[in-house]
Amino acid sequence: MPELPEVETVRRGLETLIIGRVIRSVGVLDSPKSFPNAQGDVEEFMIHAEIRAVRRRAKVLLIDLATGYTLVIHLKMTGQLVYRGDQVFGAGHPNDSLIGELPDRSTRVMIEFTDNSWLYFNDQRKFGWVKLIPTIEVPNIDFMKKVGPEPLDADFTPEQFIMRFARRKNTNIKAALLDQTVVAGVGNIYADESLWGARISPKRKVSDVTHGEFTVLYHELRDVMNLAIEKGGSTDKNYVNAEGKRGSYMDFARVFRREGLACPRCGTTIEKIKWAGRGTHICPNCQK
DNA sequence: CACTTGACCTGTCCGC
DNA sequence: TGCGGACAGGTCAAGT
Repeated sequence: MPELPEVETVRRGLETLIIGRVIRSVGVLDSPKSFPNAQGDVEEFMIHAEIRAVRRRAKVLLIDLATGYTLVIHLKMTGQLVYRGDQVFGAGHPNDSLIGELPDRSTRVMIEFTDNSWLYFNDQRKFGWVKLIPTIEVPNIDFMKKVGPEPLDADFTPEQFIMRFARRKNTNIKAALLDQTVVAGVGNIYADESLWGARISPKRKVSDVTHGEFTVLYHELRDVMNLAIEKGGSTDKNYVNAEGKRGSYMDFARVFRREGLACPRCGTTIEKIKWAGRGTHICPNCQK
């Protein structure tokens, strides 16, 4: 579910909501699946710890504690991190909020702060996880060592982008885009959206994609991810931000989940196929 | 090593 | 309304 723009939206929300708060208690409702190393270290390194920073790398959230430990969190498909305090959030539209009373039946971990506010980790499908790791060890975990560069970094160039695909010459462009060791943070939504933007068929072999096409794809990927962050991410079913509210990128999607509708560029009916093991949305006319 | 497929879970939707 | 099957935004571990 959450890709780079969704995780970044959660990160920004949490940054304003939990930094400086101090943990009073931790409730683990689904160990060891959702919080594999919850035993032992939690008491010593989480209780009474102050939240110092909320970072993101690829689709992983990193919540740094004053004890020198970091909560490493992956939301996978259906994970949510929702903060609930005393204050009433926004007099927004009722539909803004996708979830009700917390905890609910998908709640796996609950963190209580000393000011009586709470942070809930919910995950319907239990693919996501929370791990408590020494902050200095975070760069050494397997995922961090393998994951590719951040596509939105200011110093990430089109040339670097193209070079990252050198290892995946014999697969198709969509599978390569989804490979987190090539570039970090791309998932099914923004893979389909950026390929449409660059007019490239997801079936194209990497070695057949030209330098010029890669350059366009680089810009389309960055543009679509930046737009998605601006819109607070994409809410299809489960995704919500740190306040439990939906994102609105889906209102701006060009192909994703738009099968049967007209391509906004040429009017051809958008198709949904199974490709690279995933639901894949294409305009059969303008993506070559 | 590169590549593909299935497994991990729960919930929902679609067709019969 | 009930039931089986397919499918869902992500990664791994296996297999070739």
